[in-house]
Amino acid sequence: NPVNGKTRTRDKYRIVYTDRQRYELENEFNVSKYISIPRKAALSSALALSERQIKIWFQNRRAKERKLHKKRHDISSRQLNN
Amino acid sequence: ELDDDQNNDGEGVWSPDIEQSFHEALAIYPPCGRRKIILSDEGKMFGRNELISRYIKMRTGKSRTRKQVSSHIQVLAKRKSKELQSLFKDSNL
DNA sequence: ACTGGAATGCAATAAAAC
DNA sequence: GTTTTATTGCATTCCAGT
Repeated sequence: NPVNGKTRTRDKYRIVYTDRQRYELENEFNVSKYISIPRKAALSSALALSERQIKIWFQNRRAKERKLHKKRHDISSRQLNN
Repeated sequence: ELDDDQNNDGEGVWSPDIEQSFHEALAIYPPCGRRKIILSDEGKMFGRNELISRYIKMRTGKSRTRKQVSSHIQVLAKRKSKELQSLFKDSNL
């Protein structure tokens, strides 16, 4: 759906990705935290997701990584304090 | 780091007074985008966003960089585009 | 060498799904 | 209550035009 560039619709707030889509995306994330333009295009057609969705997935995945990192840091500093 | 920014008055980045000056500048320089990028002015170069930035500084005394202006224009264009598409919504569903 | 503008990044946030 | 898609307002980086 290249005309729009929008993903959310009034009846579908968000979709749930398939296990295969999640697996391949996670796999690519382990190669590189930032998706290159050619790899994004390849994943887009391979997984039947828009390039926008690929881009957003990587942003959310990086945010998750930062959140986990922060959590680990908080735990270790609490242990030192105790 | 201390948040000692003379350019920011505690309001948002695009507080009403700045927004007002911004729109005045939009109307002044090219009434609507369409104009040859007449930049050179005897040595110095001025793009439209820099002219807007200077105008905001003149009218409000607050500094908004040409990149902030650029970003703001992009956001406004995105909003406009979305409004137009929302008006064209499901005519036939 | 200058620029404006598109693409992209990130924090904050919403809400469905779990 | 947490996790997973998706948007928004800003900034920052990437791409050409002159």
